[in-house]
This record gives sequence, structure tokens and C-alpha cells, in this order.
Amino acid sequence: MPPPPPSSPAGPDGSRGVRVEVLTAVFQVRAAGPDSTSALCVLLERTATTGTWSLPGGDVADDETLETSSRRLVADKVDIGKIAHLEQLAVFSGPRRVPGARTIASTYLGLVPSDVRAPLTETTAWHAVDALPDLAFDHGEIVAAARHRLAAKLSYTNIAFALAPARFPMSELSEIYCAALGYPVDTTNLLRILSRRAVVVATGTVGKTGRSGGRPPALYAFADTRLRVTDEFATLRPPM
Amino acid sequence: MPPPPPSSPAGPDGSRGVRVEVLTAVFQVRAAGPDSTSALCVLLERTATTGTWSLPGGDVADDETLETSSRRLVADKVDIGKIAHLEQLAVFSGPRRVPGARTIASTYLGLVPSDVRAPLTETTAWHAVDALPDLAFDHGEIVAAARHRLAAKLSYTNIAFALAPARFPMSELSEIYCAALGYPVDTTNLLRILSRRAVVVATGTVGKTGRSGGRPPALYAFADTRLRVTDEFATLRPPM
DNA sequence: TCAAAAGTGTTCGTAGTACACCCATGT
DNA sequence: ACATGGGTGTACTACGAACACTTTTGA
Repeated sequence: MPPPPPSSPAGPDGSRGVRVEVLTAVFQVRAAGPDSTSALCVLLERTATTGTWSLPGGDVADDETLETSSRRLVADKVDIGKIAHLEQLAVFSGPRRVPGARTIASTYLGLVPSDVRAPLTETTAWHAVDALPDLAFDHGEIVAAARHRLAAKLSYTNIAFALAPARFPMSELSEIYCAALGYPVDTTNLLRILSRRAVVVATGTVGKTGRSGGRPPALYAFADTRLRVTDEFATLRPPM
Repeated sequence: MPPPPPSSPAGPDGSRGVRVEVLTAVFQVRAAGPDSTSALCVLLERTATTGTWSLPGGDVADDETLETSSRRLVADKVDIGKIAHLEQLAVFSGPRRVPGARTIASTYLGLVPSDVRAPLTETTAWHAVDALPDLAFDHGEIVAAARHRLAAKLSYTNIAFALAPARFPMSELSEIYCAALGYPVDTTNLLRILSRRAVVVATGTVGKTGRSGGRPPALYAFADTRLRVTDEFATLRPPM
């Protein structure tokens, strides 16, 4: 019994197929809440009929990759050039994850710098991830996975470049880390760690002092604008 | 202009869809080469017609998740119960990644303990990852991604439980790490690290001494048989 | 008693945390 | 001058790498 070739068509006419949707969790650290402290927020859109919130997404087109698809499907919500980082998250494939036709969701994590002011439409809004409304289907699970991924990568990659403005005082970067991680981060040590790893560099310029006095802060910038693993081997390093 | 609901069907009758195939890179550390040293190997199958090697896989069925699909599609090659760990890898979605109908590949990484002796069929074989033949389509890329994932997780999770037998001397575990990582690992330090993290525990039993003399080794076992992150925060730990 | 393999202990370097202290600016 | 925020310096700790040394077995 010869096994079928592993990549053979599903049916004789190739007609069989499943629906594949792409869903993207776009994050931004932004002022939220009454005291306007920074919080990690996710972009949601409201379905007109049911009123429930869901992640932006839709179907893949024939001639595009899933990543292109993700970009296209959030383009009308956030300026496409403003997504500083986009990466695959996971596939959600439960046969009954959505009602109706069987639909597999390929999900993405997108990041937008904190100084981007996206023009929102009537049906889209940023929601703090710590105070989410009920989400459609398994979208809550997807947001949770995206948060987890972001938090993990903050500690061993330069992924924060995609959440920070081009230039920033370290105190601002510290706030961003704090918002994304959910716990306070020591600004002093953050600078040391990121400097040692050559993730951030001083620009030589200084910013303006805040509303209530204080020394004007030095401005820093990320050395790269692409994801880089900065602490590859937590342990079990190769010899020498 | 109300946006379409994010999970609406693609076409009026739901007929539109893409082909989704599941491909699995199954790894095992096994004796390979003339000197029969341990090497990381991947399970491949040969296409009868073209003679090229490819990863085991096929199409998703309507009522199964992708993971179930992966298990089913390698079941005739390796006893399904012997896959100690299976996880999502990535989605490969280039519109022209395979000839013919547009096919998206959802890929998985599977691990089999080194003491499992799988009954191979005529068309399947284990190949050392350092001496792979030409692979079909983008399967080489997939194997590379799987290797990379495995190496990374070896340093911050207990993932090696899925590559090791139930009980083993530390020298054997060291060989497994060495084969999977591609560089030598100090057995002494490996024990210390994995003990501190409570990843391995001594069983109290001792094994048989080798063919050429030597002290009989203590046998160890993994504390868990499911993936656990053992070094969650490489840095930026939460305070206290 | 010697070789081979396993196990123990010690030293060293480095990275990250915590925190005290010093600097620059606005009021 | 003093409050406010930014920056520097310094202990302390912990973990892992490297490697020497001891123990236990078979020949």
C-alpha cells in the first residue's frame, strides 16, 4: 500500500478546503483610565448587529501570505505603516470555535508605538487589556496568548522598539515596560540592562523637563527597528 | 459603510476555502552514522514517484483540530502513544510554496523518546538533521524552524522529558542535549541546573555499568511529563 | 592496580537587583 | 532654597561555567 504523497490535493478536483481567517491582536501602550496612567491596550471592533467586541480580521486572499493578509485587514483601522512589528501567534482550530462553517483562525500579534495617534472609526476602539469587555468566540483567549507572548519577549528580545517612540526618556520606556508586563520596572536597572545588550543607545539630545520641575532627561533610541534576540541562551551556552 | 462582521463566511454559500495541510517534524535522538554516536534525527518519508523526501503530513479532516490531525497523520509511521510532546510550530503561507492549488501549511514539532524503536515502513526513515537529503518544497525550512525551536526550549523549559527515556543516567541525558543542541554539554553542570530547577529527580536506583568498566550510574527521571517553563523570566523579574 | 565512568567540590566570572546618593532644572 | 525628577555608583546575590579531585566499578 503506497502512502499518498504528503502534499496531494484533498479531492480529485481540489474543491475541498476550509475557511481560514486571520485575526490580529494589535497592542499599544496608551493613557487609559481616569488617572490617565499608561496601560496596555488592544484594538477591538464592535459588531454592529450583536454589539459584541471582536478582533479585527477576515479571510485570506488567494495571492497573499497570511502576514500580508493581517496587514491588509487592519489597514483601515490603523495606518499600515505604523505597525512597527507583526508576528505569528498561533493557530486556533477547534472544529466548533465559531458557529457556522468550519473556520480555522491564524492569529497575529501587532505592535504600535505609543506616540502614534490612530484615527479611529466609529466601530473601533482601544481597550485596556486589564478591563476587557466580553469578546466574541475565542478572541479573549487569543488576546491572552498575545499578552503572554509580548511579556515573554520583552525579557529576551528588543521587541519594545515597536512600542516606544523613536526617541524617548528612559522613564517613559520604563512606563511602557511596566504597562506591558503588569508590574513596576526599575528605570535605573532597565537602562543598564538594555545598554549592556546594546538594545538602546543614547542620542545625545535631551528632552524637556516635566510640568512639575526636575532635571531634563536624556533621550534614548533603540539600536534596531527589527526584532532581535538579545539573550539567546538563558543557560546551556555553547562552550567558549 | 458598516464593516463586515469579522468572522463572516467568505462566500454566500461558504464554498470558498483554501487547502490546509498539516506537516509534522518528528525528532528523535538516536544512534546514527558509522561510529554510532547519538544524533538528532527527523522522520521523513519518500515520495514513490519523485524519490524526494518530505515531512509526513496531509489534510485536516472536518471534525478534528490541527493537533489531532498531526497525530493522525504520523500514526502509521510512529506509534501514536509514543509521541511524548507535540506543539505548534508556525504557519507557512506563501502563495506559491507548493505547485498546484494554493496550500497553507500548519506545522508541528513532535518529540519521541530515544528508547522508542519505531517500526519503520519501506518509505519512511530517520535522517540526521545535520545530513539531510534535499527536501520537497519548503520542508527544509520547516525542519530548520523546528530545530531552532527545540534548541531554544531546551534552555528554559523541561522539554527534554520528551526526548529521554523514563529513567536514565545523567551521561545519557547529556548526550541527548548535546545531540539536540549541536555542541557538548557538561554533564556535571547539567545535573546541577536541572536539579535546582526541580526538572529532574534522582530515582534512587542505579543502572548497569558500561561495557568498558566504570562506576554504575545513578538513574534519574523527569519530574513532569508535560511541558513546563522553568526559567520564565530571564531578566526583568517582578519585584520581590 | 589500572582504566573508565560517575559524582563532588571549589573557584571564578558575570549579570541583575536594590538602594543610596549626587546632579540639574523650575518655582 | 527646595522640591522634583534624572543619573551614577556601589554593595549584594545568584547562577552558571570550568575544572580538579574523589569514588566506584570491571578487567
